[in-house]
Parts: sequence; structure tokens; C-alpha cells
Amino acid sequence: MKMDERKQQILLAIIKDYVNTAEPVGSRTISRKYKLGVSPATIRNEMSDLEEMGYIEQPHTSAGRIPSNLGYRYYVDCLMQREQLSEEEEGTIRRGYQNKVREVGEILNRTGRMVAQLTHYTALVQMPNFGRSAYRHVQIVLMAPTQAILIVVMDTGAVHHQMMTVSENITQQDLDQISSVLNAKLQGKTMDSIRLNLIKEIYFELSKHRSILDLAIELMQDGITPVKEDKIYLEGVFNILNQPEFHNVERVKVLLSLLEQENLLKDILDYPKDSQGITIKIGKENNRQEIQDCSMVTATYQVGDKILGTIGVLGPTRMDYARVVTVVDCMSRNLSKTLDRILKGQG
Amino acid sequence: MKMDERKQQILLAIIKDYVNTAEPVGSRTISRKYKLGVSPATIRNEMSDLEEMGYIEQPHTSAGRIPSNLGYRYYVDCLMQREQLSEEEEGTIRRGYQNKVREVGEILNRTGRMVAQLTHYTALVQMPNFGRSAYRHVQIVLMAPTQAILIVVMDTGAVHHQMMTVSENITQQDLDQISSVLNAKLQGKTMDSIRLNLIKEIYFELSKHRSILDLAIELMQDGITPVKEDKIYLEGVFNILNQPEFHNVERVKVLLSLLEQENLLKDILDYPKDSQGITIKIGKENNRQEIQDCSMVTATYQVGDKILGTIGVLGPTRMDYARVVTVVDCMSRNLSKTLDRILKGQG
DNA sequence: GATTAGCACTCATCGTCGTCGAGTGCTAAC
DNA sequence: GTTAGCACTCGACGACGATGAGTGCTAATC
Repeated sequence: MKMDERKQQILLAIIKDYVNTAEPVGSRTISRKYKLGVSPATIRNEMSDLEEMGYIEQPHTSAGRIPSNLGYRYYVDCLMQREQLSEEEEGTIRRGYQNKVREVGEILNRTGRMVAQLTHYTALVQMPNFGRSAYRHVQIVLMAPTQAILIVVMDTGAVHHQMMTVSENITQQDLDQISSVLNAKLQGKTMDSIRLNLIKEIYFELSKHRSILDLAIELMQDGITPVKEDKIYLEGVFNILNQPEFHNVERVKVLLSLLEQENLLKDILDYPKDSQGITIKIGKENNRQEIQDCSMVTATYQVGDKILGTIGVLGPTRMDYARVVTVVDCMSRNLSKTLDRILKGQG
Repeated sequence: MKMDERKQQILLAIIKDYVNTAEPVGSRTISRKYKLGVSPATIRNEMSDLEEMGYIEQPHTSAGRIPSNLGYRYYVDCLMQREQLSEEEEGTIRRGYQNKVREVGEILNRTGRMVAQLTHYTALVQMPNFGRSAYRHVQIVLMAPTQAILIVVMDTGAVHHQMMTVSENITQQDLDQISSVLNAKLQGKTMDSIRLNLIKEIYFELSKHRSILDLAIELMQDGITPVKEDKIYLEGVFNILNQPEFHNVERVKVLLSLLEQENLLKDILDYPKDSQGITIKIGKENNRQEIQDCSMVTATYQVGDKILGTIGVLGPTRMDYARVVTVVDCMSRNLSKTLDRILKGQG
């Protein structure tokens, strides 16, 4: 069967109406609301075809039709037209990014809040992953007789710190000496590029501080990177409770227990590595089974050419894709721009 | 009317049964399950008295009784007996704190997770508030031609960092010079104790870097402290959805939209300043109206003599207070001990 | 005087049943 | 190819009665 102009219009009408009302759409409604110049009977015939083609389905006989996953897919691929944000909304966004912020986390947080507010769904914003970043500065500060803090600044602007225990007779002067050797040797190096001979050099210069060096290098190696890198900011979780599909507490529970596990969130934001720009995952296309009755719209953000992370919107499959795509696209550009400004200076 | 032994036993039975079943408790049930040696009729008479005294109430005629807020209050004040955690649970907790961690946030996080897991309610853990802490170390690191990071280590172990913009001709040597002067002058001082003449001294020594100093001091003053100090870790939010009182999505929505606003969370953890130890707030006793059908059990934690923060459990008023009190008490002690170990050394 | 058996009464819950109406598919006419 | 007409389906909704848990009251009992 072929998808002609009229079938497209009818599919479009069904999707629009269903997205608005969350009720199955009947032939009469379409004929009344969306003037196609044909009678309900004709529309019924077309709908029957559309159902056969798999684009719509019937929850039960004597109910109207609702779009299937395939129907939504056809819609986003072929029928959907970008929306435009209102003046007011543009203003909100501009103001959101205007207030000076000096921490990346704060920016991601705000981005998430704005996305949630603009879409009325749930927003996810992934922490930028700078990949293998190099050490810019290392410092060890003595806090208590046996307690010191190791501070590491990466060239991406990330700052990590950890407590470390040192032996009692170590002084701040010792630590300064260690810090400055570490700085001299490690600055500009990535963790993987630090070869054994480099470490040997360091040991050679600081032979009397062997134990503390062991600890510091161990901490820098495995303690520091993984923790914060894949943090994901979540905003507007309760927005999704306004959607009629979540009036059933069981579904809310399934969703919430997924969203509460930070380590699983990255699974659902995961995007096909080749595609940059916007990705839409509808229903069963999602990785995790818990959200296979939801859809995700994600976009990558970048600084320069490098993709740093993803922002996404999670909502029911019955989602206003046009709007969400517009918002996600706009916000990912804004985020890219803002990060660029901050990381490169003049911020 | 007087509260005699038998009335107490009946009230206790009603509370225990209602906490378990979430169903109103009838006289027959009490007589059957909790052998008091009297007939249902007698129990009915006593229940009628208890109702008159305000300790229990009837959802509607021909339903059993449920405890009122006052009833729970009487229970926690006079009837409740501490529970004991099982060997297994004790073990879980011990193991939870055994794994070496070197960041305070990580410890609070784990504490929250354990509390949520042990109680099946929602756990809140407040970031330690060290009060007016003094500067231990200040450092400015140049990142890009006009971009630097200001890092401040407080004597509490808190590390703050912020981006700052600097003029193009500043070098790392300049920044080192500034850092070392700031360090020399500010070390050991709290922000409030930094008087104008001290700042004048700094300006005098570093007159050529006036603009960057302005920025640094401004940042240290208002940018750094408030942000992270009142962070509250939230765990087990979805636990609460298992409670029958939250089968209605509207109530979930009210609660979630409160819990999502980080800045409001501190309101609900707020404890009467004089009391240390355990505080129980039942229903309407809570500050925020959104949780006036819930109860909170909170305990302070401390290092040495100083109260640093609060941990709490949020659940329905129909809560297993005995267990929650035990868990919260135990965990706040554990947390205190662990923080002490970490902050004072030997960690 | 306290306790209890007996009894009438209340009221939420649950399943049944019929009505209503939205929506369909099919057929025949246009 | 389109449409009017019609029989049919089926979920939603409200009415209704049965059920049963639970009560308060009264009078008998200990």
C-alpha cells in the first residue's frame, strides 16, 4: 500500500490530536476538527489502511485509533515540522544564561531546569566528558597532623580533591616540595601517558617520600576520574506525573527507581556514537526496558569540534516531538556556546 | 479520664496493627491477635474512651480505629521501646563504613542509601555545616589566556573552586605571587574576621594586581560559601511509593515537587536548635504543609562537641517509629564516628 | 461496678446489570 | 472513489443489592 498525501494528513491529525488529548481519536473527530474535506466514512477507510500498514492501532474495538511506535517514527522522520520558540521563551533562555556562573555544574543544572520547564517533561543533562584530560596543577595541603588534601586541577577546568593520610612527621614544606616536583613532571600529561620511567624520575627526586608518593599517584590514577565524570543532572521528574499515562503508581515506581540509580542513567542517555545532533528514541527503541513506554529526545553538545556530552528529554511516547526537538536543539546550542565562552575565556 | 495500663495496651495494639496493615483496626482484631484477656465489647468501651481522649479516630462509622497524630505522639513519648538491629544489619552497616572513602560527600551518600534501605522510607542527609570555617589555602591556577581557577581550601576540609576571568597579560607567575600573599595574609582567618585594614595590606603588597584581587576577594566572600553548604542528599524516594498512602498520584506529585526543590529541603530537616539527639515530627508538627501527612525522624550528627548537621527519615505518619528511631540513632552515631576518623586523621 | 453477650444499625466495598454513547466495519447508493 | 446508513461492539458509568466488618447500646452476668 502506498502512503499518499491524504493518509499523511490523517496520520498527522491523529498524532496531533492524541498528543493533545491522550484519548484515542475517532474518524468523526478528525473530520470535524481537521478539515480535510472528506466525510468520516472516507477517513475510516483510510484509517483502516493506516492500521494495516502499522502506523496506528486500536486499543480495543469501538475505540478510536492511537499512533503506534511506527507511526510516531514516520511522523518524526517525514511529517514533523520544527516549531519556533516564542519571544518570551527565547528571553527566558537568554536570561538564564546571562547571569554569570563560574562553575560548569551550575550551568548544566540551569540548562536542565530550563529544558524541564519549557517542555513539561523530565530533563537529563550529562556532565561533560572531556576524555583524556591532562594535569594542569597538583597540590597537597596539610590539614591535620596526619591528614592532607590532594587537589588536582585538570586542563579542562575540572577540580578533584581527596583526603589522604600521611605519616605524622610530614610537614607542609615536604608536601610543597612533593607538589612542585609532581607539577613539574606531570603538567600537561594525561594519566595514560605517564610511563614508568617518569614515575621513576619522580621517585628519584623525592626518594625520602616514597610512601606518600605511592598514595598520591594511586589516588590520582584510579580515585579521581571516574566518580564525577558521568554525573547526570535530572530535573522536572515530577513533571512527568502530570501525564495521564503515569496516573498509575506502578509505572511511576518503575520509572523512579530507574531514575534514582545514577549509574543507570547514562544507559538511557547513551546515543549512537556516529550521529551527532538530535536523536529520537521512541518506545521500544530505548535501551532500558523500564522506559520502553517512553520516548527520549537527545542532542549532543560540544565545545569546538569535540562532543562533550548529551542533553535529553524523557517523556511518554505520546510526546510533543516537534516542540521537544526544538527545545533540545536550541538548548544544546546554547549550552555549547556558553561552555565555549567559559572554557575558552572572555566569560 | 485517666490513661490506665489497659488503655495503653490497647493503644499500643492499635498502633502496631495499623502500622503493619494500613487498615483501620477493629475491636475483634485486637481481642484475637493481642491477647489482653478481655472481650471485644470491653475493648470497644476502652476504644470509645481513647477516642474521646483524642488518641485514636474513626475514618467513618463502622470502620475500625486509626491512631491520631496525638496517639502517635503518646506512643513515641511513653510507649515505644527501642528495637535492636539484627546481626546481619549491623554487619551491612559496618561494611558500608569500612570501605575506604576519602570524600565527605561519598560518606553522606552511602549513609543515606543505607538508611533508606534499612527503613524502606526516604532518607535525607544534610551536608555538614562547619560554621564559620577559616581559610587554609588559596591558590589561583591559570587555565587559558584569560581564564583562571580560584581554589580555596577551608580548614574543615571543604574545597571550593570557581572560574574567574583575568586580563590577558596576567601570567602564572603573577597568580602565584597573588596566591602566596593571599595565603600569608588569610590563612587561619574566617571571612568575617577579615577586616578592611587586612585587605588594605594585601592591596598594598600587590598594588599592580588590583583588579584581579577585587575579583578574587569578591568570589571568596559571597560566591563560595553558600552554594554547597546546605546540599542535602536524598535517597530512596521511590521507597515511599510502596506505601499505600501514596497510591494516589496527586499526593506523590505534591511530595515530589517539594523534594525536587533542593532549597526547600533544609526547611523540612530543620530541627529545634536546642535539642540534640533524636527529634520526631508527626504529621502537622512538620513545618511544611506538603508533608503534614508524613512524619520525620531526625538526628543530629557531630564531630567532637560540634553539631554539624542532621540526618532524617521521611515516611507516612503510619511509620514504624521504633525501627526508624533505632536506625537513625545508630546511623547518626556511625556517621559521627566516621567523620571524626576522617577529619581528625588516622583515616 | 466491671465485663460481656446479643442485637440493631451503619456504611464502605464489590459484583451485577442495564444504559449510553463513541466508534467501527460493511453495504449499497451516489 | 466517496458517502450515507445501519447494525454491531465494547468501555464507561450509575444504580442496586448483597456482604461483612465494625460500632454503640442495653441488659444480663460475674
